[in-house]
Amino acid sequence: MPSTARPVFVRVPDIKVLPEPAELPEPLPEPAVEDLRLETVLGALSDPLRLRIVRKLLLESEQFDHTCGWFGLDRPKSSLTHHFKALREAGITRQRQYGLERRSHVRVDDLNARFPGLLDLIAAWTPDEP
Amino acid sequence: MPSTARPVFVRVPDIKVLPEPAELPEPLPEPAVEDLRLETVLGALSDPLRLRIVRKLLLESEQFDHTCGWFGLDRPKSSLTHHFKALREAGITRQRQYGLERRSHVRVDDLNARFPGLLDLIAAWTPDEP
DNA sequence: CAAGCAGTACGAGTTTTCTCGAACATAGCA
DNA sequence: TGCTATGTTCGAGAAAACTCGTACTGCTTG
Repeated sequence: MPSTARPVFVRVPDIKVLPEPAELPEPLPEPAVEDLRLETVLGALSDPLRLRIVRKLLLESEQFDHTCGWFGLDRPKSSLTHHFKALREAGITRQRQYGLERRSHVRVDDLNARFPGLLDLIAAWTPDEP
Repeated sequence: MPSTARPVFVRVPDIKVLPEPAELPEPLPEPAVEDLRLETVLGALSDPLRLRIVRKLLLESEQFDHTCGWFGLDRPKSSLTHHFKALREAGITRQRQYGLERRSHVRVDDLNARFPGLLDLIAAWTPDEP
């Protein structure tokens, strides 16, 4: 039975219509799948902060990219830029520029293809101080 | 039909009787299984030389530990000491002192217990220059 | 006992990485 | 027009890692 109350219109902040897949912004420069190197990937993952980032992306990224700020990391912005860049250049994440924001997601398929099991290890990891 | 020739006794070099399991030398200091940290392990594996060492141990170590020299690595001895120590302190290898020799093997069970799948990644890895 | 061998420990130089402030760029909004 | 929010680049200082020469230890063997 439908409600008879007058509808209330609420201003919803922050809803952005993301572009269709066809018109996604180009990814920032990144290594091709076949150029992924295990030693480089492992090196990028040997930093606890970056492990945190990747794990959070794996576990909580509901179907889309996330901005740098979404992670709630208590570090200066330039430090975050540094780490996100390290992840991208190692081939672990893909970054796209949406206007001002630069959003990241894990290259799940690529990593699973080249290093099967690796992402499971990261997902299972728990930081020292959660 | 047995040979009637006089038996020749040959000096066989380098046959050493290794101690019984019960009297294995104590392992050098290493982290306990429960103290293994993924970020540390990955850091130790982010060096191609060390990746090579671990992979060779995994693929070719027929049932026992190996000395530093067995790997045929073209580096000064002090460099090798450095890398073997890094592997041991990260918890990837166990080292035992047999007289003058210090032999290493991978802590397969420990690593599989804590980081299942990791060793497979290493075994599947191929270096840039094989 | 001297020589040779397997390997360590220390220390210095070099390179890499981390960390972060400062200055800048751009979009949205009042 | 100017403020705020997102995020970048540059550069410098600090910390860590790598590399390797030198000197040393402790067995074994002639």
